[in-house]
Amino acid sequence: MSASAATEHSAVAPAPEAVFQALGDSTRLRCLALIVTHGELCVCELVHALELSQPKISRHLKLLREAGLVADRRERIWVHYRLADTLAPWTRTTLDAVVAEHADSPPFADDARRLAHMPDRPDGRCSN
Amino acid sequence: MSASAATEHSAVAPAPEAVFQALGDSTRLRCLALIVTHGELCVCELVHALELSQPKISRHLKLLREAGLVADRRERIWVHYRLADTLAPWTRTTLDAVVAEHADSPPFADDARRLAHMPDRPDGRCSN
DNA sequence: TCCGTATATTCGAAATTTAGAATATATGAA
DNA sequence: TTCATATATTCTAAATTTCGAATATACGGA
Repeated sequence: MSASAATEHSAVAPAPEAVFQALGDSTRLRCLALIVTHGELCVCELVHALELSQPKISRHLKLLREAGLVADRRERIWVHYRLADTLAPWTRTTLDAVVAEHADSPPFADDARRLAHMPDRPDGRCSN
Repeated sequence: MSASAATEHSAVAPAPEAVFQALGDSTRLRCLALIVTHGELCVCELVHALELSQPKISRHLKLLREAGLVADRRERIWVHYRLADTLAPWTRTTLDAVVAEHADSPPFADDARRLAHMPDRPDGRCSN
């Protein structure tokens, strides 16, 4: 069975405190920041950019999915994560605001730099 | 010693995930929502509106203060809590957005209603 | 001073979260 | 089928959070 088969839309919108709780972890927020600025990313790109173990990234992505923040899509061997298309407006506003204000500071800037320099990225995304 | 004497400005801006973690609790988010919509409120008003124990409210307000989200001010026997005047712009944006989208739904709407009907509010705030 | 109201803190237990290590599953190539 | 890569899950222990109950402190009035 796939990561979540059809995680697409969670039944109901999660309570705002549940969303905030999902955002209240460094690993999850760093993943989301990259996804906000780069669009769809696969697990191995996040592992490379954040320099964390694959099981750790995978576990946190699952929590983001369960909080309704991201959706996943399998393509060949890769699983791509993107922002959920059912995000409440205030959630999108929040993500955009926090990313705009922090993308150039650590650890977010370093994550973006490492992603940009990742060799052999899937899907023909190149590092130039 | 007072609640926090001069909590005014925390030394440095808290990391965004620390702010989100502070927002990731129902009691704290409900307190903040009332403060956003009503301005300064004292502990007893929050206790009345949320129908929770005073120690519980007090404990959560302390966490909000330590996260840099609120500041307190003692006036006579009351301690008034307000939004910190050092809020990062993205934080203010987030609070406004989530409140705008949820103020009319439970549990936030009920909290506001109970606050409006509270008898003998301090500082001459009346319930009409 | 003594008392009542408002607020804060301390304590220990329960619940939740997080992590690393090991393992399982999925996909595609040989 | 066998192997290699990508991803997910399980397990158990450690760390953190939350709570209720009890208590402490601050302030103002009598």
